[in-house]
Amino acid sequence: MENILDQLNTAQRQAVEYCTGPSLVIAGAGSGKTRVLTYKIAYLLEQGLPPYYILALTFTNKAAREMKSRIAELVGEKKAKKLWMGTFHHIFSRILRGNAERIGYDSNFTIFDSSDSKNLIRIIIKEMKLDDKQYRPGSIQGQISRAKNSLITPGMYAQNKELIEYDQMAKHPLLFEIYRTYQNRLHAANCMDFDDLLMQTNILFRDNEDILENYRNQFQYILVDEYQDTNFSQHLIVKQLADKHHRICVVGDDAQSIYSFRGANIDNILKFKSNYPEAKIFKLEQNYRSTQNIVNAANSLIKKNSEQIFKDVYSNNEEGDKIDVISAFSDFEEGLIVSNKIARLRIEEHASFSDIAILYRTNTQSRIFEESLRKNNIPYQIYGGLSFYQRKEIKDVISYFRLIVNPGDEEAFRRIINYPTRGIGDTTVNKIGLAATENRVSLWEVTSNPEAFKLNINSGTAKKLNAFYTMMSNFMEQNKLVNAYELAQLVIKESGISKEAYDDMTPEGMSRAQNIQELLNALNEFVTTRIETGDQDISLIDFLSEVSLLTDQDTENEETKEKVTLMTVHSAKGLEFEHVFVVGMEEDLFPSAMAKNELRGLEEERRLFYVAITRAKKTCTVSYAKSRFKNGQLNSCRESQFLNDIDIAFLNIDEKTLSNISNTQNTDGFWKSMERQSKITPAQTRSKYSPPKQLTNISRIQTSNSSAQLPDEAKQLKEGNIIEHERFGRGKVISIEQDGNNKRAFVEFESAGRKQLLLKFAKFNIVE
DNA sequence: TAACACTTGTTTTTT
DNA sequence: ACAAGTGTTA
Repeated sequence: MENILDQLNTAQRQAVEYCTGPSLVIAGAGSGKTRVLTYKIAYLLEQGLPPYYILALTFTNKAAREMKSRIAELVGEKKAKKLWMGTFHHIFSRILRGNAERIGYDSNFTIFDSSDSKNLIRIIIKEMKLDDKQYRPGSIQGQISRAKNSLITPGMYAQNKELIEYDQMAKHPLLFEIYRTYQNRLHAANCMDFDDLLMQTNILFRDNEDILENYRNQFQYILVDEYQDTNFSQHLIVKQLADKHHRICVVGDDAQSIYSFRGANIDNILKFKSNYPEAKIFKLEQNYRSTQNIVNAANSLIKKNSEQIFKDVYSNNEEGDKIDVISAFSDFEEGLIVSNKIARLRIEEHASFSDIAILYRTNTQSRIFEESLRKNNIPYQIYGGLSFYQRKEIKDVISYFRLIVNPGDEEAFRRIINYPTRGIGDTTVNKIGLAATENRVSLWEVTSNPEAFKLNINSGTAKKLNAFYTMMSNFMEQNKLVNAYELAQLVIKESGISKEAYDDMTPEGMSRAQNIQELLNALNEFVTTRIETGDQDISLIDFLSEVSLLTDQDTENEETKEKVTLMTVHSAKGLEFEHVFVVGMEEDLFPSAMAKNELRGLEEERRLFYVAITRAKKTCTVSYAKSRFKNGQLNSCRESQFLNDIDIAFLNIDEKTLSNISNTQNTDGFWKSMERQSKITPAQTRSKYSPPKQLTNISRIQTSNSSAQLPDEAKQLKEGNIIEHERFGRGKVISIEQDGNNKRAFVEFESAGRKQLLLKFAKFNIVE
């Protein structure tokens, strides 16, 4: 332990060693925040505090996982495993499941993701016969979410004059009614949305002093990462748990608070001291990540914000290059310039592609860089877009699981009642829905006994409905007997999903089939690893409660080697790269047009830019385009005001690029040829076929060489080929056999041993 | 009821 | 430019 503390600087060490009271660690970008957290936990363990007395809360599963493995390195796997460490949602869903009946839920409640919520809200708006132009499901959902995160229950909402007045002004006076109905429906269905996991925890603690007391006693020390991003609901949970012993350490950086749109309240960190007057404040100000120029540039930018905790972030690293500012004629040219510069970095600086990141404000901007990188044969990976569990086919299968576990789950029911199509259409579902509302029972209960609810359906429909009921009942019975993997196989087969999915020979269909296969693999892995570690929780509910809280942020980066990273600035928080490109620095894009109305919004955008710049270790390049396609239309743009916020002393404005472009009088021809090219290449890249994603990487990585995984590639496979498989790695093809309609390859893998691959589905590249 | 064409909105970020 | 939602037709 002595030598562990020796690895810290004075400020870090002080923050680690102070454990007797509340502390706030203000951690500047790149100042070793995670290091302090992990060492502090290791230190607590070394001091003799048992791991299950420690509660450590993070925002992403990834952060929790990484911290856990680092702690395991310091104190051993056994102790690390017993820590209560995870995301807010994860930890408190676990606590809720254990105490659900105390707040009127069943412990097998299922979790709505945001699209489930939105669907339900849409249905309610329709049922109330409201105009969905005035009551836009998306914005209603946002407001309900904000209310929940502020711990305003439907009852409180209806009583709150200010909110009601606001809603009247905003021309949706019945929002409180929608909120009430929504919450009733969720409850009746025994479902919780993301916000419920926090709000219901607060309700649980509020109404059950004994439970709160229990956890207060258990969690002897509480740590919270990214405290600047907590909302009121999270803040209150933490505060209540720490209220007695005050042994709490929160870590964060007010300058990196970028989630207010989700209810995060920067005041939580700014006012920590008033909650705990005796709190000690530690400031980590030495940046170990970036060059002096980058740190200084970022400092000069963030100084333009009004409210912040004073800190003096500095770097003792080399001075480094100034930040390059590049102006491009069009978004297309911006892509070209950036990928050319990346190619040069590789050749001249011997940079690895994996050391390079392109960061943008919105996900849509990724496309143009995909094209230009592809043209330059630069491998890349995109984080963003649809996550594995959001894919339609996966959500459909998961919905079966959800309904089996929790027959009340309305969304799950609606998704699968006619999937695969079994002749039960909207008309019938609406009738069921009506009967359910009238009789205050679930859709499932109506289905179980249509006559009892006087369902007006013909005998054919009744028969189909009964077949569905019988099938699902059988699954529910089996669920008591077999593990998650076995049940999933049964479900896929009996429901007709496998027939539907595997018979579809279109590329899209095959991609779907493979995704379903990946889900099965994941289930298999889930069950086997749990059995190996002696964990008996291997039924469907255990799997569900784990995957419902996974997000695309939780990607395990096994495949990061030699690929340029493309992601939004938001998802880049906490990461670092040698070379960073911040692109699309244009007014109304970054800062976003929506955020500009309020000062708070603009300042948050500025912090977002601050986060972007401070990801860079060695070089940072910012670029903007003078014109850009937006919603299919060409718009002209001007450079972001944020560029003027950075002290010019730290910038290197690329005169050559500027003059080149302004001197190009024949830009028309230049432009048109660009446009033509941009229309040819994407045709292939934008086909509806999306390559199946690998579940083990939790999915949302799209790789540039994915087109090589089309079946055509598989057809060329010969005996003796060396292939690179996404899961099994490198291996040699021993033989290829025709098996009915399918071709199989037997492959000897270097590390994974001998496997047979179904060529129709296998994901690999031929190496030689 | 299902498949298809048409219309509409969406675009800030995501646990 | 695209996807999702809606309406029309068979």
